[in-house]
Amino acid sequence: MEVIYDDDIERCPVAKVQKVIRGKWSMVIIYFLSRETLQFSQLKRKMPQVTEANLTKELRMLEQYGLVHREIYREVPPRVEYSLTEIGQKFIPVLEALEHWALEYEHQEQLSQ
Amino acid sequence: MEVIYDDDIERCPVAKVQKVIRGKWSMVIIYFLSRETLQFSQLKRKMPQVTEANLTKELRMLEQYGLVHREIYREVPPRVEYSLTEIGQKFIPVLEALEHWALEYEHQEQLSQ
DNA sequence: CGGAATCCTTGGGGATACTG
DNA sequence: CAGTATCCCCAAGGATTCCG
Repeated sequence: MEVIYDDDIERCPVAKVQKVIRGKWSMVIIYFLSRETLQFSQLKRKMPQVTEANLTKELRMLEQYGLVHREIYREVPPRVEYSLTEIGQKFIPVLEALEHWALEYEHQEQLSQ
Repeated sequence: MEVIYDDDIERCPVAKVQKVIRGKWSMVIIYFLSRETLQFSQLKRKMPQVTEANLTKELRMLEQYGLVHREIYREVPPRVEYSLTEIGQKFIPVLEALEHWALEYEHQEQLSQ
């Protein structure tokens, strides 16, 4: 099922990691987890427009891709904390660059309206 | 049709610009255009797995969002060149950060296999 | 060359209800 | 609290054909 890239696009690193961050809420989740470790319900509260089912899915994907760590505390009531892995933390500069660009983009959009 | 974000996610700039770069090939297109102005057919050749119809769609979206400039030369045969706008060029640091991360990510994946 | 128009498929993501 | 389990839908994206 893997696409066979030709020489040109194969040299594009962006193409390779795209699937990792293309989930609708992936980057937002990483953004929030970059600031603090969060429990499921805390994360959910920050993203009310995401259903629990989908939030779970996205977290599982990010976990599979190795960006997010899931720590289970077997207490009563049970507690699960999500945090960034090492490679997940290394993604923060990307988010910062994106944030910076977002501000410039927003500013320009306001000018053109 | 616009989602009403609550206070938390509203402060997340990532969420705001996500739609701009979520096209499957958006970032790859920006990547290639960051290196050189390209004609439609040149871009197509670099991305053989994208159909012409979809490449057109993505380019139109990026044009709408203001990242890509489309210059038409009325010659025979007609020629159309795609390049990055100013705000499009300002996106390059994001790509560079992503590239850098992609290399670290790739390296880690190799270790874990 | 650089598309437009059409049709079709898929899976990402939404809504709802239930559970250890 | 932290999820599962379903069901469902639509729009993103692919394939194909035609055009100035």
